[in-house]
Amino acid sequence: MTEKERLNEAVDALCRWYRAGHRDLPWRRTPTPYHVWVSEIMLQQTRVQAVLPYYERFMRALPTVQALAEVPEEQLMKLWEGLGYYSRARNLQKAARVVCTQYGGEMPCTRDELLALPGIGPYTAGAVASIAGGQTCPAVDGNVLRVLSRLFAREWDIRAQAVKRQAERELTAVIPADCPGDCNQALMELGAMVCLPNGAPLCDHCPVAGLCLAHAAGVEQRLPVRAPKKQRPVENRTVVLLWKDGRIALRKRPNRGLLAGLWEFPNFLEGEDAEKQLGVRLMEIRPLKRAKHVFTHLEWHMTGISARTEDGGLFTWVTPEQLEHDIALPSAFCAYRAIALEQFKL
DNA sequence: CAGTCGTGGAG
DNA sequence: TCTCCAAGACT
Repeated sequence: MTEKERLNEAVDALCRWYRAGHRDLPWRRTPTPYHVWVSEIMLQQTRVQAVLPYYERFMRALPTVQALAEVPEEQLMKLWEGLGYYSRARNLQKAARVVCTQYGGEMPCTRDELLALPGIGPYTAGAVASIAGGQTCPAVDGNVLRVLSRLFAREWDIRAQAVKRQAERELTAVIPADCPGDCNQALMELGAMVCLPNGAPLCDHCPVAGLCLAHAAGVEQRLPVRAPKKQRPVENRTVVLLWKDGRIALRKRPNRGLLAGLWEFPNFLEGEDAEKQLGVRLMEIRPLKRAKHVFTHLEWHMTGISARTEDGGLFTWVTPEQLEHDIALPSAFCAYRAIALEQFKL
């Protein structure tokens, strides 16, 4: 059996398996281009379970492309708060504005048109075009690469871009024209529910176990292969809860880079002089507990201080109510936000 | 290509 | 506590 024949049979069986039953997810109920698009952006590098409450809230607040195009940035970021990779939200709105100006508010449905929109890459373009547009094109994500790695018992490095492009080429040749969306979702559903990562595939429940070369060879637990990770550098930072007249100091992060454009408590590399860094005189300085936050490529080991000042500095002074309900604060600071809200109650 | 860009749940 | 890493895109 050639690899193409194997893939063809697998895709066929997976489509039948998917149609026979799959998870009831909110974006699958009314798979409009807008619904599929927003869900796919949220799902990038993010688990379904984490996305669910965000998706429901987002669609209640912004039910149309027009609403997304026009929503104030602060409100948009508050809707995204805690989901991470915040440029996804900014690109979502940029793209919505393009859709409103270039497409009369109607989401495009072809892969090429979608690829031209900010934040939409090969995977998302393929997913929206096939699921909402019925276009015969692949949508290759981590699930699909894992499934293919095992089906063919390939030891390719699934982080390599060339591998992803090869998978797209191979799938393009076998995606059924009458149900491309089901086919792509079937591959992902299998990866999410059966062909699990971390060496724990449920081959007993797999509809294509009989076609799987890794299963036949008994090597499914050690596939797929990934390039080795590199270790994260650590930054030691001091986070400051700075109070003045019942309000607390915040500042806006730069528009590029880590946590771009989000709010933060004033903070600086440990060892620097606090008054010099903040540009204000501090009174009643008290130490706070330590906290750690792990980013993908960086770790913050934080220690905190609380203090009072009578100077203005270059900060935005907000009430605890605003801090809780209006300000989009990244999760990295959530331990100190909790402390701030607690301090205010006292 | 390789680095950047978040978060939280599971084991 | 520690490690892994999820429906990726951008530079």
